[in-house]
Amino acid sequence: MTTQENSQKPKEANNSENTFKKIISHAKEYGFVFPSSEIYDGLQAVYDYGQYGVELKNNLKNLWWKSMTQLNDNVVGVDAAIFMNPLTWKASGHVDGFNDPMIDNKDSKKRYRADTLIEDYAAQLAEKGDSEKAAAIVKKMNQLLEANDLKGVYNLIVEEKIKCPLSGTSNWTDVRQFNLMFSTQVGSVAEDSNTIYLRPETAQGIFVNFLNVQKTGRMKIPFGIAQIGKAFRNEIVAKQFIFRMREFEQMEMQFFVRPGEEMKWYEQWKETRLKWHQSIGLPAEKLQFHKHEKLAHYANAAVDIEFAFPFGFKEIEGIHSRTDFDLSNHQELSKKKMQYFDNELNENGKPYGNYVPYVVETSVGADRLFLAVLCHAYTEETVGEGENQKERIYLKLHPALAPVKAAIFPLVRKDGLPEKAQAIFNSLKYDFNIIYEERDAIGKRYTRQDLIGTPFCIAVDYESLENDTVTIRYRDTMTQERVKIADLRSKIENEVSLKRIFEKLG
RNA sequence: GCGAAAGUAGCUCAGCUGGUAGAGCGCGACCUUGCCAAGGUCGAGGUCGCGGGUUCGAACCCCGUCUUUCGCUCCA
Repeated sequence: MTTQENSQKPKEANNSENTFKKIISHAKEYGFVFPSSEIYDGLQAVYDYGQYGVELKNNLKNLWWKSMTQLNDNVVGVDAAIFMNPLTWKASGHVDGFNDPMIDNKDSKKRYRADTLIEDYAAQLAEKGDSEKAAAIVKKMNQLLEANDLKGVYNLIVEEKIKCPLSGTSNWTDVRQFNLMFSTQVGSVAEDSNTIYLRPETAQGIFVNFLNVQKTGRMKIPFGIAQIGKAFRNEIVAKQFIFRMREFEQMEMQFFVRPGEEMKWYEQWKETRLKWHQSIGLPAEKLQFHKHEKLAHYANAAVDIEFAFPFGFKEIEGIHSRTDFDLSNHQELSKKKMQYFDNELNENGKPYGNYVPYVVETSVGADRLFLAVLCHAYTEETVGEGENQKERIYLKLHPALAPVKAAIFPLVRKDGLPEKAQAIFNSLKYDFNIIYEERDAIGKRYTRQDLIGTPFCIAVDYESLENDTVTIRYRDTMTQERVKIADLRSKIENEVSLKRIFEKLG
């Protein structure tokens, strides 16, 4: 019956889509990711991490944090607040540039930014020689936008009979503002409240602390500031599970360099970061660079590291050369000097002196990285032959990332085996996140651990009572090895330590 | 926001032309067993996404709504 169903589907096209669906179900069924507030039907594009998901995510964050701050003696961390003085977002360009008036054409179902629609129209007029009128239109539009008069913008479009380039009609919806920043109020009384924003990126928390960190840490350029934290964007469409969420977590590092040397560091961080993703087990063929042709307002070079998700190659990390855009703007608006005095001598034997540093940013989406790791770890394979053949599903996670490092099972629930197993559990639980389980057949217990990616299962059998040995069963190969109980700790430690990963970065 | 599809037990799904809910797996307890989702007994769990309408009667028909997935649009 199932084969019939399968053969009816155009399987090539649906294959990866089905895989993705299976991964999403798996994530929910085994305690990795749940829809937020699910008992109330959830909330669009908001998700919670469950008991195993939070362990995996914490392991990823911890690994990233240590890779940045511990392996680089010139990178330190901060943890800035989500709320920031609203002027921050003025300086960063988010208040103006993150705030788009949109309009839809009802016939073509196409959505446009109202301002670009008008500007394009004006450009056409100018081409036809009516540059005077074109300038007037643009001027009027800017006045209306300045006054936040959306109705006026709509009227302008209607008066000028601007048509949709696709459908050729003027059947427009109202002009609506899509503010991509979430706002809220500070102050308990509405009248004296001030609008503040949930940060749309964590980077600004680093920039505003540039001087604090540089001075108190006596940091010398080049140096970096790392941060892990939540950011919020009111995306028009959020989708693809935890890939694009309105609330998400970033792992960012801003690296401050001497102006003119930014491309050197940009290239270096590109390579370092690609290597990092490979070191945690993402294969080279599933990773690629994607260079931005259209650059953001702050950048002079930008590249994404993309991962081959079931729904295609998509960004998991961005590396941007942000120039001195942010620091200079903060300097201008705050009237505080965002400068660094560089004592090192240049080729003329003179100190480089005062300057606003340039910035190279590496910014990982923690949730996207989590999803990439989960997608890659999800493994379906057929084991056994003939009648014993069956499908097996497990998460092939790097042991250092696995939520649970080991599970301890007594082979049977009698004859003193549980007591022996519990003693082992108690001796290891301070060092590793481990599980003890005695219920159900041992095969079922192995399978349950496979499903959450536990790399090692330790079985206590009758031989254990005689000679203090146990078997370790390896998740990926399902093979077993007999080891001394006394050697367990060092054996597990050796496999699950972050060191295994750091060595690859060496 | 637009278009398409879907929503029945924890999961996967069945449920005829409307007659008021089922299976498998899973879950819990106990017995038997003991190395890869074992067997037995008992048990918990669903106002069929939600709200209206049609009808003597709605999981099923109609309308609305919410959520999810896919495709557009958007992603500084």
